[in-house]
Amino acid sequence: MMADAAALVAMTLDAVIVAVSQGRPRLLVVDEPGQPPALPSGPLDVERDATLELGLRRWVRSRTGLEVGYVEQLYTFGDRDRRPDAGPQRQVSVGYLALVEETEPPLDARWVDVYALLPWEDQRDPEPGPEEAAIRAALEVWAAQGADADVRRERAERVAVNFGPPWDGIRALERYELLYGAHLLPEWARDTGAPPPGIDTGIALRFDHRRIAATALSRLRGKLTYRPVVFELLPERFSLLELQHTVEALAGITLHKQNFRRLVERSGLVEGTGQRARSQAGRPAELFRFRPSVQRERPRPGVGVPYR
Amino acid sequence: MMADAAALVAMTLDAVIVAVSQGRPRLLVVDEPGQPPALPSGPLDVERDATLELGLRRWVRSRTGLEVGYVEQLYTFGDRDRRPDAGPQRQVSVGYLALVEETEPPLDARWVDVYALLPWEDQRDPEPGPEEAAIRAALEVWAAQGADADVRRERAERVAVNFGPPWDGIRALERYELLYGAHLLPEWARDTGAPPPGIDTGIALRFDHRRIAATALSRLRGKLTYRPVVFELLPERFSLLELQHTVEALAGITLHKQNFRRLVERSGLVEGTGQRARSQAGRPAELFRFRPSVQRERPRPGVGVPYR
DNA sequence: CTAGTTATGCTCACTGGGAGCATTATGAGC
DNA sequence: GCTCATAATGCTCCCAGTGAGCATAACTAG
Repeated sequence: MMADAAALVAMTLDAVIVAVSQGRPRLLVVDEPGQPPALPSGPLDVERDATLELGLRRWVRSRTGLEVGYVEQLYTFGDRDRRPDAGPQRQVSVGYLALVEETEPPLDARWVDVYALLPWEDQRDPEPGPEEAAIRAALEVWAAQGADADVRRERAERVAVNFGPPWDGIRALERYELLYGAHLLPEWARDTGAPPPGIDTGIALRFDHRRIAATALSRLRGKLTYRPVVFELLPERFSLLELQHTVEALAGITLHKQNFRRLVERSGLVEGTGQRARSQAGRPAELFRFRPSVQRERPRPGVGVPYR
Repeated sequence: MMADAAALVAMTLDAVIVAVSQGRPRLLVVDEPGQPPALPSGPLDVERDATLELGLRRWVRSRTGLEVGYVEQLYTFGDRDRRPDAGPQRQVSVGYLALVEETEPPLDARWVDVYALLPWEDQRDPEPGPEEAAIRAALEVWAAQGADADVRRERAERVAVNFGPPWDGIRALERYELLYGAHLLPEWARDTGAPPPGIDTGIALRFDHRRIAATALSRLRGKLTYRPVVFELLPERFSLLELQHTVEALAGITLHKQNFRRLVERSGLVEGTGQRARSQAGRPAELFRFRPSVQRERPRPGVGVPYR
């Protein structure tokens, strides 16, 4: 029996390129006339790219001019119906997460607020906005509409688990999938020909790209807690409040200022530079820098995000 | 500019199928005459398999007779040199982790102790065995042989971080990659034509399959701590000691018995059945079963493995 | 009945994190 | 210069989770 029968498929590398600016997480999208925005996507150059990651870096550089720092493979998407435009060839996409410091809007692309795509993921404001309230209400309706009692119970459970309390930021992907399965996203209508949902559920992307973005957010939120990835998104020197705001932007929740400071300082993640930020108002903050040697001391250094 | 130029590649689905029996984690390999053991691997059927995961389930079933329960995509491997036997076509593999309850040895395949592949990952015995001692010694030598002081320091750091203390079970993949990079694995010799390492570093698999196995172990150890995946590996009813031994087998460390019991019972992960195990020696243990509704109550239920 | 073995109950100390009060250092407006 | 608003920073108190170990209960083998 052959151990290595292989299928021929068409593969692209899709990138979720994330930056944080003005307290909001943003990701890069590209526009094509007459189409929803899409994640930047490029091919593997089978001849030149020794690895998938090098392929991604190459075309991101050539296309957007960005030299991405941190890169991490997310997931490989290969559902049959993910690219309805394609022929019989299976369209497989390897999704990547890349982190960059805020920059000029790059060539042929623009930054979009992550929470314009996934509005329910921003829980920094304790009162849910009208969009989120509508989504929660629609989920209740969906749960109550199950065919029989078992289905209704199971739906209600999924809603309760994923939309909390307690809020679990890492469940971003599961929330996206729940909304898709509840037919509350325009993607569902697009993929099935059903009528569009009556409520605003954020900006949809092309193909399954919003799902890939949700995957990236989940992964990034998880990683935040046990690896020092935030610093990829910050300038070399930063105040603790800037650090906190960046973490909060990604995590989608607010944190207790004094405790955050205590945690970060005690963890050895950062060291003071002695420099002060010029202050707008209030006492000027000390500027800190990341202390890479923390990896030697603590096996899993991350900023404390109390997800649970 | 095309947003969707795609490369044609040859894709397989490789499975790390894990079970735990007699206190040892095992994974399934297939043998081909004259070759090292390999992970079971199969093609996507582009016509029939609507998703990659369904494709994996289909060929695992048809080939081994196993109906796998829990399945999770691990990583996609696409390095140019990962399949030196291949022609110009890029050979891409999507690795999956699957968990099954212990079974008869399936068709055309056999169970292999995970720690026969990755002997340094079993830290349940506080004294390192002779193999592990040799590996650690060889790593020290490698670190000391760096070209200049910076390289030596960086190597020593990587060794210290990955081989602890404190021991971090989740770094299994990083340890594998460190050993590969230190030229201590026969795979390095095979891939580069260099002479084989002089020490025993466990059973190598074909291609990059041992790397995929290490990826699976890392992922599984991580998942253990925040999702109730252990129960996929256990019979419906089990004693708390069986549960503990299963966790220890996967985590590669030993746990404090009373505290483990307290943790598991308080977490709501299990419920007593009132039944008793027939005892070999000592007081008979109560049999417990997994309580799925724990997911409603706790957002991230897992058995406590103190990795840090 | 005794020794050996495992299950189970419980205590104690320590730590990390949640919450909030208090103090210090700055800019803006007068 | 004085006062107020605004941040940064320092510190305390409390509690839940957890590491470690002692003590007791319930079996089996002889």
